[in-house]
Amino acid sequence: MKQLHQPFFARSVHYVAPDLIGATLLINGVGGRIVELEAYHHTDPAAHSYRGPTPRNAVMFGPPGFAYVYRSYGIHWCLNFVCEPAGSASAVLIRAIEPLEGLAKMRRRRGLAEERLLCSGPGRLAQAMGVTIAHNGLALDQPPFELYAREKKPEIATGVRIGLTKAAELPWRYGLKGSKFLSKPFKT
DNA sequence: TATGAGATCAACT
DNA sequence: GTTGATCTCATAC
Repeated sequence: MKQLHQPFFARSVHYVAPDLIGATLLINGVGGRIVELEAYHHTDPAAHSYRGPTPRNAVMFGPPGFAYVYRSYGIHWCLNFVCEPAGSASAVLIRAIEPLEGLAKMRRRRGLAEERLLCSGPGRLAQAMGVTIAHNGLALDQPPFELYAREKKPEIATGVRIGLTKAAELPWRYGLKGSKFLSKPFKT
């Protein structure tokens, strides 16, 4: 498997996001195949970077190929990959993965037996993979991250983003067609 | 199956 | 003081 490096992310989120579907993400050897993502652009009212830099989102304004982690609803951690369309602050939110490595560890962290619920949602996957603010600003091509390109281009579904109150109509959600590990199914 | 409350924090008004 | 890129559990159809 080919490892993905920084140049992969130095493109528009709208190219990076679909190209990441089917890629393999491991953190400390725990993880699986990415099956769902959402794109966020700095021109997008729903993006954290829309109103400019803050201490929280500073990483998004930095170079591409780094992890941006933020706390959601005071409870969950959410994992993003920073991209670079024309030097602006954009990122893709990892929404779901298909668990493949370190199942026992993920189950222990989540306190759950159901495999399909381990990582089917941004908060769930962050908890299962042990992502915290400690990962904010880390490079994606260095430990503890490992990111591998998919071998074949899968069938990709697109749809409307989930859980937003602003710009919710933008079709910037990408998923692996037919996967049962999605946070919600795509309409086809 | 579907809706509703609660958890809990940083940014924003 | 309010809101949000969420999830879980409880109660009501």
